[in-house]
Formats: sequence, structure tokens, C-alpha cells
Amino acid sequence: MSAAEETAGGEAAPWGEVTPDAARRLLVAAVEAFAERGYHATTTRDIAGRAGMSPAALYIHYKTKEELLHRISRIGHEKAVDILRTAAQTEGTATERLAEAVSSFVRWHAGGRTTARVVQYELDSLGPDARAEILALRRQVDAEVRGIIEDGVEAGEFDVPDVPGTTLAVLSLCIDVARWFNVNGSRTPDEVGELYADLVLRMVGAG
Amino acid sequence: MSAAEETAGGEAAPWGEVTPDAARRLLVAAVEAFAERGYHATTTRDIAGRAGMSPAALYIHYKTKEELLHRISRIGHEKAVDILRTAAQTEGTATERLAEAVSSFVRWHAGGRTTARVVQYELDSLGPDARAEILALRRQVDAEVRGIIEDGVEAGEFDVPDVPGTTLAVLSLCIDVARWFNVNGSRTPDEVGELYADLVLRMVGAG
DNA sequence: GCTGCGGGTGAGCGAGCGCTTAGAGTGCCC
DNA sequence: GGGCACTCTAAGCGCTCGCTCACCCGCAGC
Repeated sequence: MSAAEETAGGEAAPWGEVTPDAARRLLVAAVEAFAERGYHATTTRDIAGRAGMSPAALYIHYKTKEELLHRISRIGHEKAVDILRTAAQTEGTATERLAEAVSSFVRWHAGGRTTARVVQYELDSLGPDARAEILALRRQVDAEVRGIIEDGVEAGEFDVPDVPGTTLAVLSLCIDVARWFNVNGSRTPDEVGELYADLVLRMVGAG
Repeated sequence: MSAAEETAGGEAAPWGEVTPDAARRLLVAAVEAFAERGYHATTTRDIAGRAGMSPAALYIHYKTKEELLHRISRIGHEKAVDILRTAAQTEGTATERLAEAVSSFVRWHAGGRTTARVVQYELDSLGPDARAEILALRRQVDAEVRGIIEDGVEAGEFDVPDVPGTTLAVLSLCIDVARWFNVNGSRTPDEVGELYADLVLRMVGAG
């Protein structure tokens, strides 16, 4: 819903909407710390230290440590929905749209692995209310991918016996990239995106 | 209770090798607690309580909380290697062996989701030495699957442009089952195993 | 120059953590 | 029956956690 401030490289700074500056620095520090050590193993002192502030400064901008995780998770999931929705709504065949959805979603998980890790693996650390809100966003993610696959089946482009199961598998494959992707490894996010788009097209039996 | 280990259902009690009885009860309690809340969010008091013992009893059988995780992780990884090695060494075409490897590996992740979660997602909570040991087992897991895929390519059964990348994707798909399974209660481990075996055969271009 | 105010700090609170210690209960060999 | 080894507990140590509080600083309005 916000104006596009997107750069070409793109995914390094999706936190532009967070103000004021100190609140953003704390949030970025929290993302790094949560991704490295996990939510429960991260201390508020560590977060504040990474942001160059005292532990008490955190509580001027956020009520609790959990609110930080909630904010990160919501912004991240909104970005994920945005990526898939954009791909789903472009012009082209279902095959082209699915390839674009998978490759851009994978690029996001690989390139922004720090953020993606927190978004995908720290859901259980949220309280019930926050978790329910995030789960609603996840259902939107699922619906976008399922929509493309259904389009492909209707158009006769895909051969998919089990649409919900295949949707689950496609998303699972993309999400797990955040777990194993290594910045120092031999593959770039672009290469993984391309490989995965090809594998997914095979999974749906696209010609 | 005696040493009657493996039941027909099989995956509920792979902890028969852990003795004495109290040590096994503590370990099973730790698996449940780690899977539910994560390693860092689990307290030694919680583990001991689930096993019906006092907090101090834990330290008679294990030196530290981390040793519990280490033991769980090693036994779980050994089981994973065992499952894949068994599938890889059966008689049959590469297609049959890959299908068997994927379906049994997925069945283990889905049915023993509690254990699999700890094994797959708490690796970073281990210290450097323990992590190094576990990573060696993971390389064996990778090698088993890659071996089957290479066999299939050589035999002309598979069409795989990128063997290491496809191996990674196949394992990633199976492992991520531990994250999402039972959130959607409508599938049995057997059904997911069958679905995934089919999807993987499509990924490798099997006939 | 004084005041009000939003963003910041140093010190520290109560709680809960991983882990230890002193000692009790139980079975076994002599 | 006495000594010993093993298992387990009640109590609690030292520490670090998330979070709070009393106070400070730079700056805009008057």
C-alpha cells in the first residue's frame, strides 16, 4: 500500500518504512541477532549493543522484546505476499508466472536470508494473538501460489494430481532455502532461483 | 520393563539403546520439550518435570543440558543415515531406490516429527565440536541421495542438469516436512511420503 | 535565559536460569 | 549387620535475564 521506493538490487533495506531512525537501527540489529542465534538466545543487551545504544533505549521504541519480533515478522510476511502477488498478477502463461513467482521468492529467501530466517523460523516464539495475525498472512501466501497452479491446470499447461499438496511442496521448497543458503557458498541467489524455478516446473509437469 | 525394543509402528521408540531407564526417560522428555519450545526456551526444570524427576536428577545422567541435545542429535542423524543407506542399497532401478529413499525419509520426518524437528532445527544450538561431528553425518546423508541420483543419470533413467543442486533440493524438500507437518492434519505420513516420492521423480525427469 | 519535552543513559530490581552440594533411601556383597 | 555404590532429592549458589526508574542532554518557543 506504500509508495514504491524499491531499488534495483532491492532487498537490502526493506526497513525504510520504520521510523524514527533509532527505532530502525534497533530493528535491523534485532533481525541480525535473531537470525544468528535465535529469538530466545538473543538478549536485549545484545540488540541494543549492535545498534550502538544502551539496553534501556530499546524500551523507548518498543514495549517488549516480543514486539520487535512481531514487527519484523509482519513486515517480512507482507513483503513475501507482495512478491508472490506481483508475480501472480503479471501478464503471461501460468508457466511463466509460476517460474517468476518461484525464482523471485527464492531470491528473496536466499539474498535476504537473515530476514527470511527470522520470518520463517521464529513464528512459534510469538504470543497467540501475534501468531494468529501472521498465520493469516501465510494463508495469503499459500493462496497466491495455489492460484497460479490452478490456472495452469485449467489451461492444460500443468499436470498436477494433488493441487493442495503440490502447493505445499512448492512453498516448502522455497522457504527451506532460508535454512541452508550460505552467503559464502558457491551459488548466488539468482542461480538458486533459476534452478528452483526449473525444478518446480518439472514438479507440475509443465511442458 | 524389559529390553523389547522395536515395535511394528517402529518410529515411536528409537531410544531403546539409551540406558538406564531414567536416562532414557529424561532424553525422551527433552526431545518433546525441545520440539515444542526450542532448545533455548526449554529449562532443565521442565525436562526433569516431564520425566517425573527433580531438576538435580538430570545431572546424574548428563553433564549439561547441551549434552542432551548432542545425544539426541547424534542418534537422530544416525537414524537418518540408516534410513537412506538402506533405501540406497536395496535391489532395483535408481528410480525405485530414489522413490523408496524419499518416501521412507519423509515418513520419518512426518511420523517422528517431534524428533526430526530437534534434529534438523537445533543444530546451531550445539557447540563447535558437537556441531562438527553432526555435520559429518549430514554429509553422509547428502552422499547417499546424490549417489542414487548419479546412478540414475548414468543409467539414463534421469535427466538432471545440476546433480548437486537437485540433491540439495530433494533433501531440503524432505527435511522441511518436519516444519509444517501436522499443522494441516489431513494427511498421514504415508500419504505425504507417496506424494513427495512422485514429486521428486518428476524433478529428476524419471520416466 | 528559562522551560518543556522527546530521546537517551547508568544503575539496578525481581525472577528464573543452569548447575552444585550435602545427604537420604535402597539393594548387594562380604 | 556393616560398608559401599548407585540413584535421587531439597535447598540454594552465582549469574544473567527482561525490564524499570531517576536523571541528563540538546533544542524550540517565548
